Amino acid sequence: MTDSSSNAVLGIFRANAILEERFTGALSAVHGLALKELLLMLYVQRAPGSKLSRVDLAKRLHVNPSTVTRMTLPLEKIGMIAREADARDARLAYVTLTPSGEERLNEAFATLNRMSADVFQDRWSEEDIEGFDSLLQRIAPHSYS
Amino acid sequence: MTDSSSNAVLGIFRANAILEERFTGALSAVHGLALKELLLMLYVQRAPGSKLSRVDLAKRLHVNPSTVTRMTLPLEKIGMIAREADARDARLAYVTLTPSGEERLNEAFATLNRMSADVFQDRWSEEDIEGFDSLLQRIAPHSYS
DNA sequence: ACATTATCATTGCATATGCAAATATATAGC
DNA sequence: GCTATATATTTGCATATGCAATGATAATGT
Repeated sequence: MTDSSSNAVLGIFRANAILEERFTGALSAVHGLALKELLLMLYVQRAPGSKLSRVDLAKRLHVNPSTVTRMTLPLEKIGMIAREADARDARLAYVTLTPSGEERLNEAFATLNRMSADVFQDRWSEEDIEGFDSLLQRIAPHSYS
Repeated sequence: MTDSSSNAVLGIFRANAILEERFTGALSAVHGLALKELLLMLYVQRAPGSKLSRVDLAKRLHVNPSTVTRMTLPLEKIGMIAREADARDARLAYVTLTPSGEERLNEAFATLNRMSADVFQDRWSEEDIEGFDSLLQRIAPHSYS
């Protein structure tokens, strides 16, 4: 049956739509950060040296580099992130977190953690969640390059 | 650990981005239909009576009704879908599939099936896929209303 | 029957985002 | 060292999409 595959893929699309909807509203209301802004900052925080060029950030977010350029403008304006040059390569413009940006990110991520736990609250064991996550990793491995 | 929950949620976001990217390009190139257009038509095909009002379609697609209005315009223009009125309620504008729309949908869905199977080709048993899908159904049940 | 409220579809407006071009800088080949 | 090519970022333009307002119709309450 090839149908189980497409059912699963359609299920991912639907789950994504529902979760994005739910999380974006809550995060924006509570922390003033869109979900996508949180993810941008989270990737910066987790990157080696806590900095990322706009192109690398675009790869992680699966968006066009121009989108990163535009997303970083308001975040820099409100002091969440900063721009840092590279000593060797003048083309690079790293994104870094400011102290208050890191603080805000941690608060927002705590909310995301709580909301994520809510998603799995009913009928999910810890093993269910971890098994589910490891299946997701097979489909979408972290492929930073 | 609340982290397994957020890992899983972030995994859904990432898997969605990767799959949407991959599928949209291929479907558009081969069948001239964007992934979102295919999904729109698929929901129509699967609806009771093979017709759906714009509002019901919007709920299934998790988009604003105005987006459905706009997406249906070019699809109607190229003869994939048609508009049908309701005998009792003059507000309703059903979306239906034309014969050639149904034909195109079936071809495109066959491609989606093949691409979906590719996603799970390595390291997945049929039970893995079905188990994964049933976990997704817990997160995102079909809740048509 | 009438007035109020709810629902469906559409439109105006603002924002978001991909693509291609432009610019600046770096790298590779010779 | 010079030229050609590649990479990083930004900008212009076109398209996509959410939100709020509008108009049409239906349903509800009295």
